[in-house]
Amino acid sequence: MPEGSTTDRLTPRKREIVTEARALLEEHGAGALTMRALADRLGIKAPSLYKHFPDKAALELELIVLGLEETAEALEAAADSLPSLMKAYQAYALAHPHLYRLNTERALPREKLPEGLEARAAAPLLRVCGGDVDTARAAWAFAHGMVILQLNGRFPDDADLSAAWETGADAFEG
Amino acid sequence: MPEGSTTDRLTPRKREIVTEARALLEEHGAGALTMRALADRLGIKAPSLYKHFPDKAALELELIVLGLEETAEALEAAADSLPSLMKAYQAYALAHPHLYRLNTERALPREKLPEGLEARAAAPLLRVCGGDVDTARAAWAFAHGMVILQLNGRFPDDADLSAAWETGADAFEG
DNA sequence: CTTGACGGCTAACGGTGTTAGCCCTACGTT
DNA sequence: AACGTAGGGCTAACACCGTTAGCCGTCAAG
Repeated sequence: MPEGSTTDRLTPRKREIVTEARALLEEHGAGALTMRALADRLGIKAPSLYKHFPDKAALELELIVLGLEETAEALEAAADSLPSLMKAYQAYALAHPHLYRLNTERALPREKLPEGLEARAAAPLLRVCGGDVDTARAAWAFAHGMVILQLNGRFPDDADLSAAWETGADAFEG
Repeated sequence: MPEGSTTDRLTPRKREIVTEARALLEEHGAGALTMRALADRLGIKAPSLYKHFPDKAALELELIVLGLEETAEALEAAADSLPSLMKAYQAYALAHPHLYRLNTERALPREKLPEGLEARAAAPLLRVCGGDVDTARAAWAFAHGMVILQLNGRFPDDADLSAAWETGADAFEG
């Protein structure tokens, strides 16, 4: 069996813990993802979590891996065009705002990631850009910027963001 | 005397505190900006800070105001073209990475901001986009995305980001 | 002369991640 | 049958965080 998927990266108990951590994060935000709150949800005490993960960062790393895998899946499932890819990216991010934030706010701990995962997540966009990494990076920056500025309430409340998305998508297609 | 500038928004003592807070933030990052560490730097004890600011968020708000004012100044000083504006934006952000992060990671507390400040910071970009808010927002998202993805180590270490910047600037000029 | 604002202080509280050390259970080996 | 070991819980405690309560000195204005 090939390695890589979260399913076989972790023991069953670890996976249960990550599942509850994710639920806590997605339901109540990063501030609610506490070792004690997580332990509570699992019916155990906080220090017991350290039998499974060396620290909180290791636990969050698994959430980051999950987010990257799901992003990759979402992009792979989208049609092979830049606007379609951007829609898929936006949709996934807005559907999982707290997970998306956790994923993008910190530095990527590349050496601890499953091999090839980052490249896999980047592949669909790169392909649709005809292999032009500069265009792919610029388009990614645009999409991430739109998502994160919206999540952080940086646009005026009455801003028509779909128009801005369209403008950006058009700009990178020419 | 007109209100608005940080200079007359705050009493002298408050300004001293904000100055040290900024130094702490810029020198050692957000994690080092602690009420106790800040008090230490000022030669006082942490609880004394609450004689000047109701809570840490109020202190951070002043740093956000500073960042917005300086961003506005940097953009106003730049030449009246989109690439020039983007260069100025990038330069300011990269010169003050921790301040920039503090400014953009949280939601903007608009009601507590000096009136007109947000609009002032946005004006140069909007003007260079010929008043087209959609293009301005898309270009801003691109620039912010480039900066924050770089700050968060999201691009490969050997990525040629200046090429990506150029690609983006070109895309929004057509 | 007194009052009040200003700006310090200590002690303490609850919450955070984390460590040390103890214990029970289940399983595989001798 | 006895033993050792790994897995997975527990309590107590530590250091640090933001924050509050309450006390005290200084100094200018009435």
